[in-house]
Amino acid sequence: MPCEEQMVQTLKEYGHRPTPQRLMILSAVRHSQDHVTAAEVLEQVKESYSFIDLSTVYRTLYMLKQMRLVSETDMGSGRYAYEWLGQDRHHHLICNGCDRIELLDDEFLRSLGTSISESYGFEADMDHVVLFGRCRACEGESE
Amino acid sequence: MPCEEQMVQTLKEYGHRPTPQRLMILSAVRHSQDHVTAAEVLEQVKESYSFIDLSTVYRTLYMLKQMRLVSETDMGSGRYAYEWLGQDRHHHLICNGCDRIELLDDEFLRSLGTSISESYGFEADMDHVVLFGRCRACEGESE
DNA sequence: ATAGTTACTGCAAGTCTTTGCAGAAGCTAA
DNA sequence: TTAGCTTCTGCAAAGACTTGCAGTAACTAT
Repeated sequence: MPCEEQMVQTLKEYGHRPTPQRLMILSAVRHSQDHVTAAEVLEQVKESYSFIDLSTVYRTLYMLKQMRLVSETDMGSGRYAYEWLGQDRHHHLICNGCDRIELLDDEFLRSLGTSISESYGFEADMDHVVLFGRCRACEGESE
Repeated sequence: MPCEEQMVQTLKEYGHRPTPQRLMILSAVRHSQDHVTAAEVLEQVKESYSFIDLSTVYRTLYMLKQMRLVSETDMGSGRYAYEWLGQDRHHHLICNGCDRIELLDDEFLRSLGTSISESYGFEADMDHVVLFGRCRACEGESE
């Protein structure tokens, strides 16, 4: 499987050992369509290896986040949403009034990142950003 | 005390009851110079009323956040930082390499907010934003 | 292959924050 | 003032994530 081979390679490049647990966790996140929680990753990995522990899942997700292979995002649900970072970068606007989630184009954050880089020499990681606020509809109805 | 009177008024306007607990918590956050944690607020309130419970602190801080009187920010320490929202708006850049915290001028986020408002009709709350990334020094040294 | 070194895992316990509930406190209108 | 309604509080327990530790698995060099 070339996909797994490549992952083994990537882990090694970063000085991390490609253990079976890590490869299973990695695969679970990578092949999910949407955001997943740590508990969901655990469940999926347990199907092939029931001995896996939640702390291993969290530790691996943390590692993948440091490598910027996955994003870890607080979407206000009380648990983190993890997502594989492919080519595309997308972000979210979440309305505090109606809880609706809108997509925010990466262009907005790229230009913020550029401004900050120019002014501060700081390279901000904005792989998966969530902004809370009020959508047009909810903004209109309240007072 | 006119400061407290005003707070009682503000709470009532929002339909919240101005209980002693709330006023003490409010005062503790308001008169702190810097960010405070929930545990710190608890300690301070306990000096005058030792019966107060942490859950009341959290519930009140949540309420104040909804009213946009305080900000609740994840600065990567494992516990939330709370801060009174006065006139000024300031933000932070936190380096993942050296953990240094830099100030980010509100101008950058105001202009992002304006763009988003124009394009999406979404009013993002960006009262106290933290961006993680790498400062110039750390960006230079790593490969 | 094998021994030695280092990193990783599962387990258990810990921290921080949230939630359900019953009793207490604040408000409203008589 | 008081009765009745509603909201709020403290307590206890739960939920989400993190951390310390001892044993295990992966790598390195022989």
